[in-house]
Amino acid sequence: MTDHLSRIPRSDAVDNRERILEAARVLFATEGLNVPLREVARRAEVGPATLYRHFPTKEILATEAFAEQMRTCHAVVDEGLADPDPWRGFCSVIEKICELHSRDRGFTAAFVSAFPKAVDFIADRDYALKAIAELAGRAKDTGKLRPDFVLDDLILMLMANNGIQAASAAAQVAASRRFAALVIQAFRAGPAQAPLPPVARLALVMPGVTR
Amino acid sequence: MTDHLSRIPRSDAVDNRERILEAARVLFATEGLNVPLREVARRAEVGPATLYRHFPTKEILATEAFAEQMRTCHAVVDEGLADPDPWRGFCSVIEKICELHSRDRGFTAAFVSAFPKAVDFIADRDYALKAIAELAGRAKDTGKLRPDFVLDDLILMLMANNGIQAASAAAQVAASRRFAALVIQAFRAGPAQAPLPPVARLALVMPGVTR
DNA sequence: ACGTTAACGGACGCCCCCGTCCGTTTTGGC
DNA sequence: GCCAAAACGGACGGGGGCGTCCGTTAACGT
Repeated sequence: MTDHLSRIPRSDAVDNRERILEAARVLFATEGLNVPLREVARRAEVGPATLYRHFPTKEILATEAFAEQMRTCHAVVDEGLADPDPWRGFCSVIEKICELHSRDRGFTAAFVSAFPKAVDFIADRDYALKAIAELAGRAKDTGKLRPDFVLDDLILMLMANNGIQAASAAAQVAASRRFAALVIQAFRAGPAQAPLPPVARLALVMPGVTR
Repeated sequence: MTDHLSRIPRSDAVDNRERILEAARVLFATEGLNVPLREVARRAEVGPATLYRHFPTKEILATEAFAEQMRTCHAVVDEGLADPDPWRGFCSVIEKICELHSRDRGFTAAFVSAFPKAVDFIADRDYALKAIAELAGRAKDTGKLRPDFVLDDLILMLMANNGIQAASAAAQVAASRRFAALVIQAFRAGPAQAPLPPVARLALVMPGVTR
């Protein structure tokens, strides 16, 4: 029996792989997750078969393409956790996450979607969410974050932020910035605020990715 | 020259027309504006040609199908305007509009979209928006609505509300309700609130309707 | 340099949606 | 009841995305 260990990949293969990922990053960010995979292949100057060989499903491609964004996400929440003022850290996380997501239309879709297979992607996401929950807990203790805040409210805001459509990339970021400021206002604890309606079960669905 | 006045339509024609509209209402509400027109035709038990004969474009079909929702919209804002307490009226408008839009996925898309041809639809929408602006002005005067509120913030909120995805129709409404409560919190005037980032030019684009 | 073999990509068949044509059916006036 | 006109709907051709096959190309070891 021959050696079945992972062989070193050929140079053109890794080259194509990287070009595909780069193309996917750009297109997912600007057009969203619904871009035809062939368009990604075209931009990468690669045949369709090559793309499918490297990334059998759009899900796999997306998770790999968004790995960097996910790292940024982690950095943002870590930064927030490191802030001595939890509320300020919480606010900065919301602002930065909103901006991050507004710059990358596809990433939000991926972030709030239920990838059945992408185990590590989901793990990463859940780790970030856990960290935010921890930060939120501390912020509540300072009395600046409203006590009835729930982690699902953050998901709600991310989904909502994703619904915003602006005329240009710059306008998109600007709109998200204003939205984030409003959201922070909504989350701030205030005197005599009415109780919030109950939390609803949000649906993490992936748009246009059947396979 | 023969009489070119509008002739009375045939009975089966008006019947089909109504069934198509009903089917469109249901499908647009549950699936959004992207449902294939053939599916509408199927549900209406009508051939594709019949649908196209009555409603040459999806835009026309949508505007006619949403006429009722638009009337509800008007009723809601009128009700809000009638409230002696402008802020309370403003809040009720937000709550009801959010619920209305959460129940009808397609209507929001139509509402925040740029139909180039649907003159009266746009006129209706703008009338409702004007009325809300009027209401907002009064609410500002009472000091309960933050002075830097802009009408675009409402559009922003509608778009955002449209981004929310829940597990079921009921959950969708529940999520929107909570969202609306948070939004109201964000709009409420408070002591020493930070100035909002500038307004961005929002894009009213119709998803998946090229013709 | 050369042969092996991994990797490539053009091309194919499939399915779904679109908008229209035209032969057939139904309606309503006489 | 009859007939012209209005309305219907099955069927067609076009276009686009999808996933795969297979003949060709080019990288790497010797």
